Amino acid sequence: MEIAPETLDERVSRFVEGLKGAGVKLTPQRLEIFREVAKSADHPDVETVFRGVRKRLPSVSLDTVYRTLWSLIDLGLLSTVGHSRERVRFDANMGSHHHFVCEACGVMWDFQSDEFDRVRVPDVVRKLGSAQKTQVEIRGICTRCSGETTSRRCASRRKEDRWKRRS
Amino acid sequence: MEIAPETLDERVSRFVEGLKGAGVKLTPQRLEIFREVAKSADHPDVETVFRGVRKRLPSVSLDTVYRTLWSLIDLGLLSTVGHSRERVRFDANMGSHHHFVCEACGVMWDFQSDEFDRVRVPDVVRKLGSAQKTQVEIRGICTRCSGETTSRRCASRRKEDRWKRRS
DNA sequence: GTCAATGCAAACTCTTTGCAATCTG
DNA sequence: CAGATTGCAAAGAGTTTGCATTGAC
Repeated sequence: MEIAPETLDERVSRFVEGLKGAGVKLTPQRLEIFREVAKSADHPDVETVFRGVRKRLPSVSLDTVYRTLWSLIDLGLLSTVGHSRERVRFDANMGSHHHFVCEACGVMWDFQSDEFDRVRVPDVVRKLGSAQKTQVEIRGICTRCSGETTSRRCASRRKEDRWKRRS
Repeated sequence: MEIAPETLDERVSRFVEGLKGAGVKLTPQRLEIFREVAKSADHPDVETVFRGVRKRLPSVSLDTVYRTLWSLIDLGLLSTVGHSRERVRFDANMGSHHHFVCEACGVMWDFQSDEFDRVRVPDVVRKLGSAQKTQVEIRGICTRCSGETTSRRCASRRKEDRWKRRS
């Protein structure tokens, strides 16, 4: 589950430089929270990060973990896996398909692609387990949002609202 | 945003058959909730489904929407987009990579694949918008979980726990 | 020393559950 | 008619926020 020590060191130095570059303070909490995410090959959730950090920093609070994770993401030093802060969405298309997601308005379209479907499961993955389903997600900006940069950008604003609700 | 009428009809009949086959009652709520998901090309979240259904069934309650969506998923008549009921997870690997996720224990491994990276963005998607990031997610069962079907299946059980927490 | 960052506790939102009334097959 | 399903209201999780205190630069 743990990552190679040299990779971790590399990540940590990039992190320290990243904070410095952004003029953000390097606190023990931030360092440990980052290390907790960076050291695992799996991708921890908030609770897991909290438990891990608390082993070394028993006084750390859960809300600091939340705040720190989101701000490191804003700084581009971490990312979320999958759909970030978005809500669960439902899909009635039970056939094989892929998704295009607009980062601005959150709209999500299905698409099919023989080219992607033809790629066979890499050997590295075969070693990890048996694959059942392969799904591609392409993220970008939809034509509607990129065309709205001038006057009303109602669709783009929709994203801000969604984030505001939680941050 | 809406799907072709014939596709919707087809989905609805498969849904009705699906319920019948499973010996589950067809209530107006279930039908409308399913239709609300099935009719949109985008993928609605709980709140959106609720608002849509309420237009035709003003007395529907939010908890029925939740219960119905999850049970339709259990019946295999709907699916969730992305990471279903799982929590947000964090990733310190800021380079381009893809994910293998174990459906049983939830473990998630990074992998790289030139083959996937070489596939160019399909034309259908270019029409939808500008692509920024392409990420492949392969779901399956990891070797650890598939090897544990006999005695202790601690890793597999971990998933049940996670689901129990919410259902 | 200054201003950002933290910890605490309370507030909020989203989601789930218990139970009586209702409706489907 | 019997048992599943619904609506209501209240409980439960997870997440966020306000504010006084602490700590990094």
